[in-house]
Amino acid sequence: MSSLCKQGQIQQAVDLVAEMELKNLRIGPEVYGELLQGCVYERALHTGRQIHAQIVKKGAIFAMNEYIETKLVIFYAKCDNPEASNSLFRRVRLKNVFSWAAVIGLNCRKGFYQEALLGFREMKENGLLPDNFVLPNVLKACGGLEWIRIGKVVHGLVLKLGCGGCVFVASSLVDMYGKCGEVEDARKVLDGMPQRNAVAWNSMIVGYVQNGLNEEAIDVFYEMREEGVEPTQVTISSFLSASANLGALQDGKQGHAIAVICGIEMTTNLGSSLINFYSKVGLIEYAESVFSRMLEKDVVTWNLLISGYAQIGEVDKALNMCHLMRLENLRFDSVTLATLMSAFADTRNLKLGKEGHCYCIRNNLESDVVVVSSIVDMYAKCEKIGCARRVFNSSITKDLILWNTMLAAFAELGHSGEALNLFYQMQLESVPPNVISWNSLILGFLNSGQVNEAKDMFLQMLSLGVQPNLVTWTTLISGLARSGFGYEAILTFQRMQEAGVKPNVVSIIGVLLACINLASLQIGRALHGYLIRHSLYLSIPIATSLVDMYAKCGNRDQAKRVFDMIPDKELPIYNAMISGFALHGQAVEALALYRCLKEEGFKPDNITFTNALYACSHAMMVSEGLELFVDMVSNHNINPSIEHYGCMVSLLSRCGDLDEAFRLISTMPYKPDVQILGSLLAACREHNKIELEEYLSNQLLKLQPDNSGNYVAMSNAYAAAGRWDEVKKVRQLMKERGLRKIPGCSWIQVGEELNVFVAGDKSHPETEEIYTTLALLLMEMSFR
DNA sequence: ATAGGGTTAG
Repeated sequence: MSSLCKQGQIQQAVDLVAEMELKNLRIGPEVYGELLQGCVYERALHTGRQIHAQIVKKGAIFAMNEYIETKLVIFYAKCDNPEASNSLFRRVRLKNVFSWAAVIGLNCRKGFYQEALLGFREMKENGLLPDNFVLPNVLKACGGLEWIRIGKVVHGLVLKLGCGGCVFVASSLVDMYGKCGEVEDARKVLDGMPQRNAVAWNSMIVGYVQNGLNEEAIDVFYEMREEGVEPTQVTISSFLSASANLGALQDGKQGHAIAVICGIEMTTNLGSSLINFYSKVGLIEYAESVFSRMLEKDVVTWNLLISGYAQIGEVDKALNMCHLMRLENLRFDSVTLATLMSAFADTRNLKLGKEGHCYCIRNNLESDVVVVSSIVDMYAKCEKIGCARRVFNSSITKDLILWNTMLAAFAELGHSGEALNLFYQMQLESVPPNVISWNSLILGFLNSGQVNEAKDMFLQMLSLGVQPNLVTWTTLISGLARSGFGYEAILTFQRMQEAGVKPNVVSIIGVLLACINLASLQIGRALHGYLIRHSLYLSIPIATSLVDMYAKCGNRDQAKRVFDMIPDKELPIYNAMISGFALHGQAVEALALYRCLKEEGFKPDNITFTNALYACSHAMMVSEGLELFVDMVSNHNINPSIEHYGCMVSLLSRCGDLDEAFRLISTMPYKPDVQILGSLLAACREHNKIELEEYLSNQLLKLQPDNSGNYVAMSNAYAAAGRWDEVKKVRQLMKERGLRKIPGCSWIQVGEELNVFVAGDKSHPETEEIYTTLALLLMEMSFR
């Protein structure tokens, strides 16, 4: 009977005992104990219950036997039946270490860590000392709750009891410290272990990965190899996770090879880790091949491939995988939807985004904050801020990332007041902001032109001890540059380097933008030199910014040289060069390049058309401009933006065809903005339309410019019309809003402003001041 | 005793 129990043939054992009973043989309590143990091995809940019933029938001598009572508690606990286990346990008079271990272990497995620790306390209060079986569970509970203080007390107890030498206990200590974020203590425990098995090493690797210390995880993996400990699935899985997070191609590939060499079984878990690794390092074909060779796949496996496709913008493939997943009778979970929503956000696909949102509502996935964040972000990126806000408000739980998502949405739009409210609100609701929250808040002010407020927030952030990161610096640099504070942007770039932060692509682009705003060819050249000296690869985004910088700072030849140097051009660099030609009044070259990019197989976008139309406007090429406009609408299906209309209005009014310009304005689906009214006004005096000038002048003053560029356009328009009082008013308004007097001027803008003011009333004090500043600027850039 | 996937900022 004993051997039957141990061999896992519990039913035969039960039958044998029944036969013995029929023959009236004496059966002691220990027999039932063994039967129950057999049920524990096989997790045979049903059989065990029948045995329990027989025990009860045999009366108190059996049912109240300490050994049997303990076995019953253990049996129900191991079969994950907390109700039965707990109620029996409460009735046990003599609670021993074994039954305590079973109950604590059950609570642990069920994730009831607080209950597990309460049990542990009660056990100690009853004078029982924990053993090697209880301690790992207690430590797991501490780790799960991240209760480091209790964890340390238990560590002390481990040492006092002399259990430190047990690999189970020591491994659990490593795991506990890792889960509590104390990786150094985990490492100390690992180093102090006389012998380390795979679990101990694995716990350390996992600890590092879970705390974002991926390099350390990789180092520990190689240490483990040097010690000759065979890796397990857990080892490889976690190692691949670290490699994926770092994009460490060689390490991850080696991990795959080691798994094959060591003959590690390809489980769903391991396969999923491989798919994750390969898709994160951009080898989606490898991920696909692992996927196709996996025999069993679960939701995680499918989600990973879907996420792989989503990350490279292959939304159709991702959706196709979803379809296939459904055919396999697997249900989408919150991870599937969060991944999809993020892809819809990136591709600005409102239609699919809404469908996804509906799916979440129907399937109760909106209870997951991560899903809510992805929905809010999708609506925000699709320019539906109202929907984003409603979804945000309706979420019961709000974590830091959800707050940050909403904050970023307002920041993007420059709704700095709303962003600030949210920033206070989150703190009232006990969610402390992190560096990302601060960055968004600063961006919100910069995007609304409130430069002083942005700088103030940066100082507040520093004084509260929040460390600015690379994004903070680049937000400031490009924000200052865009707001016309080019000089401060460059100073910030220097401060960033002094703070020990190395410039990256985004910061270089930002500081080149600052050169454009200062019209400083000198600093721009210096930066170009810096890039060459540090042998920074001229990536297409940087080359595009360089072309833009040279063109806008007045060196069109150098712009063309950089442009010609780049082998595999993309549309943005063509756009920058076209804009460069347009700025220099070289409409013929601009249009030639436009035809060239079409021949190269590129599809011109709305920016291409804005620049090409701008070129036509400058050169007063009416028929070419109209042709482009028609081409854009009918052949390229581009909805003309207000900028496109602006170029056309400017072109028509410069050519004196104000009637046609007005006709166009009356048909466009936008309210005329500063640029449009400005270009009409600028043309009035030259074409002798005094009444119209009066009317436009009043209309223009009613508009509230939302950025410094529009203020400049407004002041230029008034200047061109010779209306100096209005110029003064606009400049005063700018002063009140803390905006720069000469904001965002490129070389061409400087030239334009200069011409305007030279042609105007030089005796006007405002004019004099501006003239001097401009002249200095022009000298600085060695204007010929 | 240890393991795989998703959301936010320039």
